[in-house]
Amino acid sequence: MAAILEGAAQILEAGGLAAFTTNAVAERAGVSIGTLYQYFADKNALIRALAQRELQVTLTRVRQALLGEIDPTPEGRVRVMIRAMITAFRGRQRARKAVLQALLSRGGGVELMAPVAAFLAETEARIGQQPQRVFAMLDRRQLFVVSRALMGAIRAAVLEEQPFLRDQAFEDELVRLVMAYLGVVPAA
Amino acid sequence: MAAILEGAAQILEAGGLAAFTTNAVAERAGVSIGTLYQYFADKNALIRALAQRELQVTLTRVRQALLGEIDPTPEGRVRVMIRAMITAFRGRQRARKAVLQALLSRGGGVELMAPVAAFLAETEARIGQQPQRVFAMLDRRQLFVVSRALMGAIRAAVLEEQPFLRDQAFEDELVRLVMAYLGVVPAA
Amino acid sequence: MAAILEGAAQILEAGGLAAFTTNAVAERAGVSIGTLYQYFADKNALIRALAQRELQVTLTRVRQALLGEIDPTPEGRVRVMIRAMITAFRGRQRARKAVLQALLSRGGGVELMAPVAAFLAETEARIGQQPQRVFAMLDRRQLFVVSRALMGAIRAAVLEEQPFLRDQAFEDELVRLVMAYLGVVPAA
Amino acid sequence: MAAILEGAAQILEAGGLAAFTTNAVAERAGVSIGTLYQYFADKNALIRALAQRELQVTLTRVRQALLGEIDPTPEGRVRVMIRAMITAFRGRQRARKAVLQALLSRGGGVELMAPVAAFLAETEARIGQQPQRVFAMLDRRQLFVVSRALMGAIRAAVLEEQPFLRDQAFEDELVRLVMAYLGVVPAA
DNA sequence: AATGAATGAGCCTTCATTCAT
DNA sequence: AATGAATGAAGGCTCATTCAT
Repeated sequence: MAAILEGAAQILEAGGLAAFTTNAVAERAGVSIGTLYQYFADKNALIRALAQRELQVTLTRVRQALLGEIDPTPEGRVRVMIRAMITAFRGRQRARKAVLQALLSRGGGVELMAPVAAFLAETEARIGQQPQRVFAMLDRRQLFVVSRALMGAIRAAVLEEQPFLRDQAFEDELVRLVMAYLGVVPAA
Repeated sequence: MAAILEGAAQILEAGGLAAFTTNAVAERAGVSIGTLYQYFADKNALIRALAQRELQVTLTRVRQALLGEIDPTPEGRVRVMIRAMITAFRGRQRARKAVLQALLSRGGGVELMAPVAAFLAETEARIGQQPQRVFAMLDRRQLFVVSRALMGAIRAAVLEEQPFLRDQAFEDELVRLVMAYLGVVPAA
Repeated sequence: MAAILEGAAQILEAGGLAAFTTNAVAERAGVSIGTLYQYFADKNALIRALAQRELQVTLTRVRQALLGEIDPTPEGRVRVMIRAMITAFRGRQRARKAVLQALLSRGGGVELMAPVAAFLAETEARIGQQPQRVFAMLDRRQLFVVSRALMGAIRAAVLEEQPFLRDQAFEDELVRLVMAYLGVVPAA
Repeated sequence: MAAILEGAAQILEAGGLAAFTTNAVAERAGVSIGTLYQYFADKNALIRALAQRELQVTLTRVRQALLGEIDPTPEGRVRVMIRAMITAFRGRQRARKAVLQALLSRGGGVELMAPVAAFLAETEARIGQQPQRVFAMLDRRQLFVVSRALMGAIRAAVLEEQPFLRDQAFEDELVRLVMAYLGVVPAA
């Protein structure tokens, strides 16, 4: 099962959504197509599992990025979070993009956003363990705006394959954006 | 031709990308498959034309939203732009989403963003006719960050079908986000 | 009508059998597809007419080649005939080849051979006007063998696009072949 | 795979090139269209395989015809070769003709001739094992002329469905043609 | 559990032909 | 006579899925 998912990710990374056929995945994974169907009810199940696995990887990476964080200032904590998000999107960008596309083209918009929301919540919670919860004063709508704005900028950079995705300056601007917003939000 | 595009939009609206086959479009449009191919070289050409048409509609709507605008303050102008963007995304959300998905699933990420950029440029230009150009002091990267952040938040609201997409408060937050960012950006 | 046939020949010459569609022919001829069907019942009729026209051209050319012939020896007359055949196949080889293929792929083998036979008969007759009829002593089967052998060699040179189709030496060998055969045939 | 090829040959035999569709072949072969494509990359691959198979049959038949040959005279050897060629063309003429047509209508003229050339080469080699190589003194052009002339005559007899294809006298004339030519060719 | 040959619905596309104007 | 937009049967091909071994 792990081999199949790995094969799926590789196919996606190498050839994009167009090359992502069940037969191709099975072959790459080194199993027969029959075996693939023993573990996944259909192609959709495979995609869902893949998305979940990618998310797992992402979260793990983010958690590690957050680990050992000590900068006590709000800006320091925001920066760590943003860096974690950017980092999470690096590597296997094509596979990640493809999973995203696959999910989208199947109308999985909502399902897609649920894990993202979970990720944001978890990040929030983790940060909240610190004395001052950076986003604590935001209401639902405001949290939605910052998080999606942030994700939107990173997502666009990934999708448009912008070279500055790796630049420090890009991270700086995102931090600036969030901090500025936090600075002007009235107490809820 | 208009009938075919309309049929295509309806199919997309009703069944998403999965239902979007050339045969289905032709049937919905009330023409034969042969006729469809007399006007569009292939399926991709149809999708591109559709995307362009949707964009035309969007731009027209935005232009109208901007028309008659007189609030001279920077915030006033930013608000008008944001309202135009939100307005542009209302109505036929599924078709719009589907076109977006179609383009995405074909790797048309860049092409997709080109019109968006054009839209932003046009908006910019229009606003720029005023004495003070609101975004004039931003460099490329910063412009990317604001515009994509904004689009990301709106896009997410559309895709997640958030009910507050129509609320004044949502618009307020977006305005606040942009204004806050503009307030802290150092002169380039 | 002449324009249509000319267009057809040009299409064939330029793009081979694959490009030979009624629409393409009509466009190249500068008439509408409807007009084409006013003159030709269907695509087959067009091909047949084309084959006939090509044959006409060929025969005309052969006739001109034979005109003014004075070499009285049998070999001289054989050479003239062979030269005429080779000449007939030169120029617009692709169109000629394509007509041939089209006819073949429609099972027009027999019809194809009828004009060829007519051509041979006519050549024979023309040569026969001279005092000594070169092929007079051959029976049906023998005439078949020489003529088809000759045609076969030339045809293969055309189809295989052999460069020596234009060489004098190639003509020499064909003459030699025929003369040798004539030399050993027993009186019928 | 054998069933598919057999089905293809039957379709060709029964309906010619026009009836030769992948769906028809699959149905005749008693397999699904999917299975056909599991064994042949596309329609062309099927045709090529068919041509090869037919050639195999032909060569086998020729080999058997040549087996046990002992006549040591040049004429005896030439006769054996010619008999083999004629024999090879008998049986399933329509299928053979259709494969030929199929190859031709795809512009496979050259490829078609390659196997024929191979056949001639093999025949040559086999005959060459005898003390005197009959065609050894011919140059490339001359070899081309004899072989294509011979093939041309036989081919025409097949295509025109001449009744004397089976006659001894026909064979005699071909032998006479070749021997006469060999008799007058100057030493290279 | 694993295999993989077989399946077949259905997709995209072409092109000969028609017919109202 | 000429036009050319419209037609739609039919073709090549893909790929998710099944099932006997």
